Amino acid sequence: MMIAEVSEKFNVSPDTLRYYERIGLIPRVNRNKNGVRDYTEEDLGWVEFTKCMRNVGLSIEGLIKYVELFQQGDTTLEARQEILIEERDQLRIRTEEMRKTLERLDNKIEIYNELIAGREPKRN
Amino acid sequence: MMIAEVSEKFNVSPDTLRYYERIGLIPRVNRNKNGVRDYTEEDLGWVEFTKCMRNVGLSIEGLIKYVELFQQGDTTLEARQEILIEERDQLRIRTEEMRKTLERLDNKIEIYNELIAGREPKRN
DNA sequence: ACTTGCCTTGGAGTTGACTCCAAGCATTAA
DNA sequence: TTAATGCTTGGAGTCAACTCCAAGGCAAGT
Repeated sequence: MMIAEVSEKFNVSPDTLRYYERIGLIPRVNRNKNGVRDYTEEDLGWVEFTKCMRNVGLSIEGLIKYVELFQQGDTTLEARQEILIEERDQLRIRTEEMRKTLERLDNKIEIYNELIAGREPKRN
Repeated sequence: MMIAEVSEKFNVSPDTLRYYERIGLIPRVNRNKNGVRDYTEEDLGWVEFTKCMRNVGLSIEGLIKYVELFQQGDTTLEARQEILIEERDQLRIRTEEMRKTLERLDNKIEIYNELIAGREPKRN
C-alpha cells in the first residue's frame, strides 16, 4: 500500500507519516524498486498503534524507545513491557484527572441551569 | 496576593500568569498603587479554574470566550453555559477514548506477561 | 516526446503555548 | 545613597510537533 492510501485510511497526512518514520516512531517502511514506500500489513499496524497512542498523549519519547527495543528482538520483552506499564500508569492518572474535571463541569453546567431559571446572584 | 505567591500556590510560573492575563484567559488583575498585580480571592479562583481546565485540554479559545462573556454580566448566562456544554462534550469524547486505550494497554501488558513466561513467537 | 501525477529527500517554515529578556520603577536593607 | 529584590511592560526567543517546499525520479497517458 502506498503512502497516499495509508494517509487516507488513517487520516494522517503523508508528511506526518514520513515524519513519524524519520524520528523512529514507526519502524522503517520498505521501498519498492523505485524507492517508493510500500506499507505492509505490519506497517499499517504500527501506524494505527502509533496514531492511537499519540492521540491519547503517550510520550513520543517512550514510543520511540519501544519501537527501538522491538527491533532488537525477543531479548527486550521485559524492557518493552516496562515502557508500556510506565505509559499506562501515566495515562491512568490523566484519565482520572479528566474524569474529575468532567464531574466539575457537569456541576457547573447544572449551576448555570439554576442561574438561568432564577437569575440569581452571579457565579463564576 | 502578589504574583510570586500565586505562582507558588498553583505551580504556574509568573510569566505564564501574565501571559494568561494578556490573552484574556483570566480577567485583568487589579494593580496596587505601584502598578503591581494584587490578586483577589476571585482572581485566584480564575487561576485555579483555568489551570484545571487547561490541564485536561479544554481549548484556550473556548476559555477566552467564556471569560469575555463572564465580564459582560448576566445577559450572557446562556452563551456561557453553551461553551461549557460544548467543552464538556469534547472532554467526554477524549475521556472515553482514553478509557479504551487504557484497556488496550492493559491487554498488551498482559500479553507481554504471557510472552515473557513462554518466549512464544513475537507480537507487536 | 511531453505532460501529469505521485513519489522521494533534506531542509526550511509554521503554530501554539509558553518562556525569557531588557529597561525601568518602588521599596527595603546596609 | 547605593545595592538588592521584586515587580512592570512590550517584544523577542524557544520548543515540540508537525507542515510545507524545492528539486528531482519514475511511469502511465496522449
